Amino acid sequence: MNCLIKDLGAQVGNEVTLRGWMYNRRSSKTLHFLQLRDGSGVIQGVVVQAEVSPQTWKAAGDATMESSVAVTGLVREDKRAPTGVELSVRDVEVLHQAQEYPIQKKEHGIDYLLDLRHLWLRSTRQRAIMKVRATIIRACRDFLDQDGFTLIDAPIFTPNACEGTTTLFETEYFGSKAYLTQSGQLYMEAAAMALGRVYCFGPTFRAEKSKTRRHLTEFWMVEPEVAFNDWQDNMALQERFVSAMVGRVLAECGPDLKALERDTSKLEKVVAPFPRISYTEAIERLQAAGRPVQWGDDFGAEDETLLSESFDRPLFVYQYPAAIKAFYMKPNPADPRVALCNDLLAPEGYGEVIGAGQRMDDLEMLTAKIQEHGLPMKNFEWFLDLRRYGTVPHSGFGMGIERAVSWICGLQHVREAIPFPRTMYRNTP
RNA sequence: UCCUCGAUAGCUCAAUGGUAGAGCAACCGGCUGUUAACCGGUAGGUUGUAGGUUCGAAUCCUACUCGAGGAGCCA
Repeated sequence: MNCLIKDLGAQVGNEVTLRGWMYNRRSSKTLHFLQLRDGSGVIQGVVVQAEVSPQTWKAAGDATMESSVAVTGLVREDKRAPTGVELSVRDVEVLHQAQEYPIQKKEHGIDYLLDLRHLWLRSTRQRAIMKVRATIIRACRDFLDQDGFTLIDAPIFTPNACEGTTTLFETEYFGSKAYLTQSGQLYMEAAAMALGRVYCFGPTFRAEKSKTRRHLTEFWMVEPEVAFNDWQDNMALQERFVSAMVGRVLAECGPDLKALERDTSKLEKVVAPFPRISYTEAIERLQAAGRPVQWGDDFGAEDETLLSESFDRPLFVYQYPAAIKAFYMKPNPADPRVALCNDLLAPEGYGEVIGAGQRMDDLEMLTAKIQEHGLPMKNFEWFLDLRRYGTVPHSGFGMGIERAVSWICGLQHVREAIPFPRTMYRNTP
């Protein structure tokens, strides 16, 4: 009977066939310990020379690392096994004898591993990250779907910069130019006026020459947008969203977080309410700590880390200066120098995982902003229509999936948080 | 784009101007419970590329290539 390794606990006493790969082998004269993996888990198969045919003994001894195999044997409880079960092997069939495998059980450099990303994904650690990533995505979708949101897919080809500041990937589009999207947000604003509560989930592209552990040129973003939500409703939504996401990972990914040696006590503290400080208060805190920042500056990575270190859960920083935020952010009517926006800074130095804001809902002010930023008015007529036909206060946010994965998994680089990372100097494999 | 650092065996690294080495992987052998198994042996090199200094360069100098970390920008 074919069986998955993760289901073997219920098969004690039965003979099963596992199909997978030889992860490692340790041998002595009359014993082989086969470490077998099938994508669902890892189990040790014990081959005793006296108990198997000469053919099986030879196959077990000759199978190279990462050879594909079908292994048949008796499932047996064993206290020495990490998962409590082992396989007493009766038969080993080598489906494909692998060539010398380039990834060893010792440490490797990041560059070497990224060149071998297609094989690196087979490792225990990378598998755990991908499981957590999938759970995070599922948690985001389930939360929004159950909260009355409608999934709306935004276009990838766009006629212009959404935010007008960042560098976009340009592509030829039947004789004219198009750009790969850097955000679905403007389209979500249109959709929110049609369906009330909407979100998009898709890839996003930034051609900035950023070379840091927090940047990719292609990454995934979830962007909810809600009609009639003001900036404070928006923060309340983010708070529920993020705590639900972390709670789901804790509930469903225990073994994966353990494989990643993640300190889960830090994640267990991620429950609402999250602390909220204004940009102005943040500047005061940084200045008191000796940082050379002035009101009007944007924060660097070090500043964000310093701010978040005072708290044991994600930190909202709200009402940044309008001058350093995107053109579509609504200014605070009581103090137009600042926008009704917020960032969410993850704990433990992981920095900005969410950028959020209430949108400019006034036709005249938005028109002026687009002109101020030197953006082509023609391309934004449709966006201005949203302010001509029943404009309402509305808010939304964008969360970078890879940054969330990095934080929750405790990774050093966002490159590990995506199956096939695209960075400034790498678009292979 | 800027700053810093790096490139030596398949991999991870040592060798600070004087005979290029270790661990792992591979291959051969040993070992009856291994957990990155262990023990012994064999083989493995145009020291990123091009030039320069020197009796002599992996080592010092110049340029280039590729990469890493950071800055800016952002999620």
